[in-house]
Amino acid sequence: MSKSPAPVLIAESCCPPLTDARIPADTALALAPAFKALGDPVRLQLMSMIASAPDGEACVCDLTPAFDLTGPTISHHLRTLREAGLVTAERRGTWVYYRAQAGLMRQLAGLLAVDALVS
Amino acid sequence: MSKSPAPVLIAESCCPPLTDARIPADTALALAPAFKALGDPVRLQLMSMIASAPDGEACVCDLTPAFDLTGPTISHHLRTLREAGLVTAERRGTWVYYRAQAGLMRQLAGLLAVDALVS
DNA sequence: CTTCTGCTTAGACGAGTGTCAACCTAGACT
DNA sequence: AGTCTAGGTTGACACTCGTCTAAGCAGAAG
Repeated sequence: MSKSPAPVLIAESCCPPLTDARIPADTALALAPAFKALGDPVRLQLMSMIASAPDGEACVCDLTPAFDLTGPTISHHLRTLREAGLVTAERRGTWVYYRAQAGLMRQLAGLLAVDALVS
Repeated sequence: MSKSPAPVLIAESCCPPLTDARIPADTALALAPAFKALGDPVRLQLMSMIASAPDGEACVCDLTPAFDLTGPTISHHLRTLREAGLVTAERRGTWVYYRAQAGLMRQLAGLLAVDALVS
């Protein structure tokens, strides 16, 4: 657990919207994996279930049965989200709990922000 | 041009944040392709260049030389963005101009929004 | 009409991805 | 010790993706 490759986190100062300035290649390279991780319906749902969980964390034992997929497959998707820096995992006794990383989510949301005026 | 498969657009009413409610499978299925399209560094930069262009549109002739890739490859990435519903293309004379679709961008940003209070 | 330029399409190839069955590890409990 | 359960890991498979070269198409300009 927690031996993910430590996704290159962008300077914590959050990102100017895509619409405001051209993204530097480095930033694109660092953030694309997070978008990529969200680019699968199963992972998008997993992310949603984790982020919206009552106490901010969800047990794998609750996530797995929600899909028509085998355990290993869900585990694989969770690992992808972990390696993208979107969630963290913590084992407590028998169960493993996943928690969303709000910082990165905010960073992505900030990138996509569009000034309502322009549109 | 414009013969893209018309990405299933979610009801225009925008999305409750991921953190608020569990995403329905249909919504995840419809929105995942957009995230997937942004999940490549080249496309993320292309999207940024288009969205931040002076008049809201960018000419392919300006986009292509910004990368160390062949024309067809850039064209392929632009098609992916088009089919994801993130941009639209318009030919004017010799050149083709791409424009960002603010609606979908806002939808994605809304999904990732995190209430500052919680976190 | 012919030619040139800007962009897209078609086909091919190696690399990556989603899925599964089989196996393995970590804790809890006898 | 042994056993059970929750998850993760491995290895395999078909499929998709990013990239290229080569060919095609649409306007503009001879």
